[in-house]
Amino acid sequence: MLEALEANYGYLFEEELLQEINSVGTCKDIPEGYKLIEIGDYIRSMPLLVSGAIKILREDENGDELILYFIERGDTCAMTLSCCLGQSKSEIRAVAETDTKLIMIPVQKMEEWLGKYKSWQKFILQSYHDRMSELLNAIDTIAFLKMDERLFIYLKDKAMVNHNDVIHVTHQEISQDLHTSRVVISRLLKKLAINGKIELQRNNIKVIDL
Amino acid sequence: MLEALEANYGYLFEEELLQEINSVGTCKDIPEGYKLIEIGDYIRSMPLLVSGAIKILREDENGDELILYFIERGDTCAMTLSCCLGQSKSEIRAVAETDTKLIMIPVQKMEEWLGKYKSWQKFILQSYHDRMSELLNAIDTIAFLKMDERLFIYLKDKAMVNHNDVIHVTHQEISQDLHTSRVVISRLLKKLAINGKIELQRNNIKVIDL
DNA sequence: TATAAAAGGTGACTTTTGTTACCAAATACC
DNA sequence: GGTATTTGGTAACAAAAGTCACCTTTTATA
Repeated sequence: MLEALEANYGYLFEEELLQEINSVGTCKDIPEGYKLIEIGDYIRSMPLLVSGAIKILREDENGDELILYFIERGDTCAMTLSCCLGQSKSEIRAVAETDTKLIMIPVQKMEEWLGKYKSWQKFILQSYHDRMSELLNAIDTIAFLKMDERLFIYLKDKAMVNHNDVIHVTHQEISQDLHTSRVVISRLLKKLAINGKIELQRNNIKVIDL
Repeated sequence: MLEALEANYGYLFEEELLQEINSVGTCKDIPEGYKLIEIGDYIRSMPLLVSGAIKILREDENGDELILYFIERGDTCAMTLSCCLGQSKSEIRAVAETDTKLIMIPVQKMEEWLGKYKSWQKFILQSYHDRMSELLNAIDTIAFLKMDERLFIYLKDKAMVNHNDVIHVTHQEISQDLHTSRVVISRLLKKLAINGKIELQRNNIKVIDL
């Protein structure tokens, strides 16, 4: 685990903290599609991403979903942070977008380190800042853009976190992430294809304009 | 200032911290409508709300606005926090919704206290948590609700922070906050009035259903 | 292989929201 | 008092998004 830690977090944390993380953290390999956090869950440990990507979703009372953003390596989930420290329930769902490696830190340790390591404190605050920015970005997208633009941004983001310009996804899945209907997505995808921004195949979409 | 501090933050902070805030903080009286923070501003001090309310807005490249939430007494602005600590530019605009009393804390102090006072650290983290929840709430409203519901929630929120069920606002102003057009708002307000949820007068709206 | 399920293409229609234009009433200001 | 500005009411239309229905093609599975 230590190598993964050094590679992803070495530039952030001092040796002593890295050692501590190494001794109390537990490595986890998560398969694509695995639901890491459900809305309403109490969180008992905090994930540090080593590789892969996680999709963060919001849901309303009717069960309608909406993607908020993706988390990548070197990130942590500030929502989780928030829930750990506030001892409140999760307000979001987290699903592995790809196969993912995590290091899980117990809540008590992460609180302890806040007083002990300046670099940890800085990391936590930076994570809050980053996640706040992501949320604002999500708001911009939802509030100011039309569905065709949102769709294209979604496809580009998905291509990015998957390190692949061919995305394996169905129209149905997209419509759920963007909180619209399958018919609307099929319609807009066709328009994007006609404009040469994407290429469509069954279960796959190739993003051209990157 | 000390009385205001004790009344609003006494239950949160120990005596020593209250004294420190008292000695380095500066009181500010802000008139309704005053722009506290503009997008792109660098933030050099952090506000603690003593009374009144502040409206937090997002803006896109075209200058179109969107209200995110209101901040009330006992709160601070986690966005500001975020900008202070990260030394980054403000991503939001803050406008006094009512006449407002603030205590401004210099950035250096608030960083210093993070290491020195556990209660301060807790307060800062709690503020992040609260603001994150507010942002999620804003996302729910924008993404899952129709404009008529958003409008009614907006009116109720505004009545709440103004401690008055009669809101002094024009249709034009509402349409800016909700990022739509004046005609749409007039149309929906009329429907709400017909359904007995509000009463309309020129420049004033009375919220009935609270 | 037969059948069912999943994926998605498409027309027709509705609802919601946005836009333009024009009007009248209230208010501000000279 | 007279004029300009602000406020907002409303019709008519356009665009975006949502819904329904029905179809074909591909894939999974009994």
